[in-house]
Amino acid sequence: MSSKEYIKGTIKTIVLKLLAENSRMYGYEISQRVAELSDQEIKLTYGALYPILYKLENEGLLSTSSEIIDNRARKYYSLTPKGKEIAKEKVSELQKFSESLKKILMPDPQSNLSLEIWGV
Amino acid sequence: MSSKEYIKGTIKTIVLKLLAENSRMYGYEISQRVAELSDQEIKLTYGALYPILYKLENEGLLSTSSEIIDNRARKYYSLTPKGKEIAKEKVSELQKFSESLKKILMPDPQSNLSLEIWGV
DNA sequence: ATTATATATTTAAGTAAATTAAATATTATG
DNA sequence: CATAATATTTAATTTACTTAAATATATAAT
Repeated sequence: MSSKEYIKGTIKTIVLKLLAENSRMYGYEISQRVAELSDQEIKLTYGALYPILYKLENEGLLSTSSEIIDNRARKYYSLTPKGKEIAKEKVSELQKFSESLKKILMPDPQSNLSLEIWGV
Repeated sequence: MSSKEYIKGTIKTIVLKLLAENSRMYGYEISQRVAELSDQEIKLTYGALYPILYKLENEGLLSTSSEIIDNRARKYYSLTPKGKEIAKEKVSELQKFSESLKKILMPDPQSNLSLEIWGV
């Protein structure tokens, strides 16, 4: 992925967003879902994902329940009421940031960069 | 700014993008322009901006020329040919990332979050 | 049999990137 | 005279992420 450097700061919000739409998910599942939704563009590394899950649990935003599925341990995460609140805030903030970024990255019709795009 | 945490990783690309559209800019000007273009949403701190400018210069992506304007030192930065290439790449990568992010953040029509938005 | 791939979690060490904050200096405004 | 605005520099700290290795089971391929 070339997008690797841009994920910084967004992982927590992405996790909260997915959990806002799925009553419970486990770490591995979250990572797969992000890859799927982004057409393999965005991949959460486990070294980043799991520590964030623990942190969110410690902050009271997530609750967990461990189960054994097919002899394998699986730890499900769910949003707490507080987590639902924060998820809404964070997602809306990130959407706003994304819009602002778009304004900056929009091709300026005066520039050489955008003239090239139009083949001029 | 609430968007503070999301800027991580994007500053270098933002700087390259502005310099791709303006033949020369100085640090302070870049910071003001970003704030202006983003309606004050995105603010580059100087502690982040200037070290990135030095780094880009060291990597051969920027060239500089210092001038004294109104008795104040001012250091102009311009893209080198290599800088122009990299700017194109980086901007396109960030746009791609932004699109992927949008897919993930898009309200899932099945979710409680989006039902709430629609007042259901 | 055994090798590889997929599932699933944990965590330590190292690095990179940004925040915060202070220093410096001039001009313009109230 | 104080404050705000312009303009750059840089050190100390903090945070966040990458890389990598460890652990364990199931399934598919050779």
